Amino acid sequence: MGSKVRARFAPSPTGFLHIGSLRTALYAFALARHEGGDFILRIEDTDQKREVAGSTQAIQDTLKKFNLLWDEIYVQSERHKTGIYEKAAKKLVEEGHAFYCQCKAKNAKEEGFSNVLRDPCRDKKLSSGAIKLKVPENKVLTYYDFVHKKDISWNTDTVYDATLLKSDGFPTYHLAAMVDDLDMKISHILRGHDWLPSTPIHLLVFEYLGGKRPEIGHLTDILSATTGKKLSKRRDSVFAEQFLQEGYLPEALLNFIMLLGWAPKDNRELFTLSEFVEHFDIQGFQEANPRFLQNKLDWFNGEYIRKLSDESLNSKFKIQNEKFAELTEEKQLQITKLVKDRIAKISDLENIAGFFWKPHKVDKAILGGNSDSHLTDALNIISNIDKWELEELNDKLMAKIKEKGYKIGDFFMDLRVALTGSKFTPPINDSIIILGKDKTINRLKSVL
RNA sequence: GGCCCCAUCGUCUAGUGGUCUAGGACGCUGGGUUUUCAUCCCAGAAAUCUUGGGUCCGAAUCCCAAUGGGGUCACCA
Repeated sequence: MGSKVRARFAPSPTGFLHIGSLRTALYAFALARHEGGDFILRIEDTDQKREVAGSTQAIQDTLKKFNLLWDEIYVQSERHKTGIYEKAAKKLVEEGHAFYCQCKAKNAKEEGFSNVLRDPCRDKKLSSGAIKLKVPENKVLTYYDFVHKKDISWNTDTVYDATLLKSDGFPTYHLAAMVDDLDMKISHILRGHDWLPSTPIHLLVFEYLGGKRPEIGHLTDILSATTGKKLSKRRDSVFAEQFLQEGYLPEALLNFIMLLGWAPKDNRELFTLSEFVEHFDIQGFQEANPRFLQNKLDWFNGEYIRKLSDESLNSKFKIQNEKFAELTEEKQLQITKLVKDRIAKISDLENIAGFFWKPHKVDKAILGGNSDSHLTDALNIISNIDKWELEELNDKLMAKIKEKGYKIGDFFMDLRVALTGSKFTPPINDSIIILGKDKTINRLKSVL
């Protein structure tokens, strides 16, 4: 592979890290690290209006949570102060590849589909104003896309005279990113599919700027499972931090995301970050847009939860659930063990084990027909038990069930519902031991 | 509307001209283990490979077109 691989992740600080951006970062990271190359973080903050305070830091914090650590970091607004972008733009004007423009800025979105490709100022020979790209006539522009694994081309007659330097002196993406990619010796540009349509502009800028153009690849869009449209901040939950808060583990989210847009030849699904880096293959990029299916994410998360040690699961519960954290260490660990196989997310703890700390509510309608005798016998045994131990409890309860000829399942179900208010809980006898004698007796009495 | 990308089970995908009456995973259904749920194990249903033309002895795989889906058209990134 000739020169060193250098891949960059270049977010704009306009908010929290999006799930799609996280995936882009992950792929750029793996692309670089697989070859022993560099992963570069570049903050693209050339639009002061859109910048959201604190998001530069927030993006870095989130990246760290996923262990996507960068080797170098650059901030475009800082680089802008050196005049690097302005210099590049002026060079293009001097060489006849760009021109000054003093038209009023416009927003095509607000104006509908304007098909004005050629700017009225391009031949006015102005000497100040914004700087725009002078797109040549009837020229075919081609590049090989390493994600799509094919050549993609445009005729310049469909490319508009894009703005490179705004009238406030700041560069647009079209200039800043290309100048930086060249200057930072980026070997691979990996970016979202939304950039594909403006690639001919970048091809031209690269050509005029000179130097070695990086390889370019456009990732698929992640589609919403419900709408079939690209995930959007307005409609879908898309922020990485949001998922973390809901109780998804970073490793699980990352594992899920990595398979939306990339797949290995052997169809393996479980990858830690370092395994992914090791097995990463640029040929594995997907061309079709995947859908974000939550139940697959849940499956991954369950897998990762089960791989956690009891202790580390326990500490995650403590961070996530205040009431749980107030329990004794011993009880916490006991509950953690019982719950581990039964949850998909950290936040599921409240649903499955909340009865341990919540005042319990029992809907008597879900109790069985024999519940009165079941519960009375249970209350008797539990009140008179000498050793508060699981084995003792099991034996005594089973002996009574045998003696009275109860149906085992019905008996325990009534006990379960009476104590927890739910039909779905961890093993009930284990739960009773954790709950404690007094609470158990009180709950039984209140139902009877 | 112009330009661009895409198209295999519901979903994520394997598949790069014959071994495909299409394999795996999630989900779903049934069964086993189990005092519930879950975990775990086993089995099953589920794709006329979007359609129509080619090329070829032979196509999910190559070409063309249609259809459908997605994206994009700013002095935002």
